[in-house]
Amino acid sequence: MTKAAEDDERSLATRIAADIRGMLISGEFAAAEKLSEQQMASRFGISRNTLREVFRLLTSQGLLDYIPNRGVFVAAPGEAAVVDIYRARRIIQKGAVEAASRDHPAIARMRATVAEAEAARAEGDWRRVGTTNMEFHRAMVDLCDSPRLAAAFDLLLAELRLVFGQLEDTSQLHEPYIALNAALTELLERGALSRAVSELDAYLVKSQHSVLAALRRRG
Amino acid sequence: MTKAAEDDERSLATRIAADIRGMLISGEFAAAEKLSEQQMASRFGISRNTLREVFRLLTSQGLLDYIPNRGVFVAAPGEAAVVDIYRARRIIQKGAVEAASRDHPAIARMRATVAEAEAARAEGDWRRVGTTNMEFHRAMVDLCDSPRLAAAFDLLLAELRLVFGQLEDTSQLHEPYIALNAALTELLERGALSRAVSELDAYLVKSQHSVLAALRRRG
DNA sequence: CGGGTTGGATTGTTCAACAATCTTAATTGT
DNA sequence: ACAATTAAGATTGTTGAACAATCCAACCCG
Repeated sequence: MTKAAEDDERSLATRIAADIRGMLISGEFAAAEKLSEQQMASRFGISRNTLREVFRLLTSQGLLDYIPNRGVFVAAPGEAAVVDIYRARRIIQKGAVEAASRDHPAIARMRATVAEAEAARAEGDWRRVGTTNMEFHRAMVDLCDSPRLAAAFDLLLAELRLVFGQLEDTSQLHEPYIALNAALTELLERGALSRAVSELDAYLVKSQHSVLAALRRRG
Repeated sequence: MTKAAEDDERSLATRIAADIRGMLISGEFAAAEKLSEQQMASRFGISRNTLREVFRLLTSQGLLDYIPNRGVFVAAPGEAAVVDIYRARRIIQKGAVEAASRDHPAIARMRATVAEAEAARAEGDWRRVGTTNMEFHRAMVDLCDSPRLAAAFDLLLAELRLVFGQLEDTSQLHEPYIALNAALTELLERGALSRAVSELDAYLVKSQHSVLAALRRRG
């Protein structure tokens, strides 16, 4: 047995929250599905009290909807949510890039995720392509060295991944962006900030459109 | 008895969370003070389980620090936190202003908060000056019509108010900005976006410096 | 067929208990 | 005396059961 699956310092609630979070992002729950406290508690082998803590956690992350006296439901981000997420993304990511210095360590991480995405594409592992794409943008936000802004961005990405989880085939949603990620990274490495910002803006507009189109296709 | 203190739809946990939140912002707890579960539960007349839900709520809002197996502590934002908060503010607020249209309804709300701040200053009610100042910036972020960005910004403001709560005299921290708020509003009403953006940037830099100075003065 | 009623199910909250972990103070060895 | 160790006490982590409050759906009655 490897070093993985160790003691796991985190509390039970935190651990289960991470599990459910992963399931949500993988689309293992239907959108807007109700999550009963009793069912979920017994399914994960924890008490109802602990499960409620888990629900509060995930609700504050925007992955669950909580309606008083009615229960907890899987968040079902629709077109309006996608538009809003991209609106916020444009502001945050452009602001982060504008603050970037040419030798910021996050640029190297961006470069690394591009390489990994290319490797994943070669293997046809589209799930990993999507994950590394998220990491690419996450690294981009780190350019501005603001943990709080990065945390806010994490929430946006998590919600976006929830949208992806509801779609059947996400391969077309990520493939075109591998090359664009590479181009963006190069601009940053050359210190061409304003050029990078305008490219990023076009990038996000295009990405938003393809996500919206996929969402409509699904109905 | 007035209509106030009604049924209060919200759950007990939510209500107590709002109470404690208000206390935190008013500086009724010392920075980094430990909040014992038993003490707080009996103090507010709720069970320990419910209190833990409250703590999770406030922790996710950045007002409390949670250390596993150690307990919950009042967040103590230092200089690094202030710098980070303003870094994020600059990006979010500038992005919001850039997206503003001349007739956006939020501009009227900004104008209204300026008037209220002037009234509060006339009465020497510095607490209300601070609150309306927060509302001013909150309205500014609404210019970009993104609930998610606004939610992220709310977290930043809440944490900043926590900083203010730790200071003794905040009157000097808000007074100079009433006039600046008025000037900014006018620029937006005239549709002078780029001018407004650069003014805002200088505004935030200045504000950050005065907050940092006050923080150092307190030691 | 529509509107109120009732019963059952689910959530909201509390309590008491025990396990796991941290803190503090006493204890021990040098 | 001093450092490390151990033991005791307090606090957090988690559970199970219980009951109140609320919601939901089937039922009854006009």
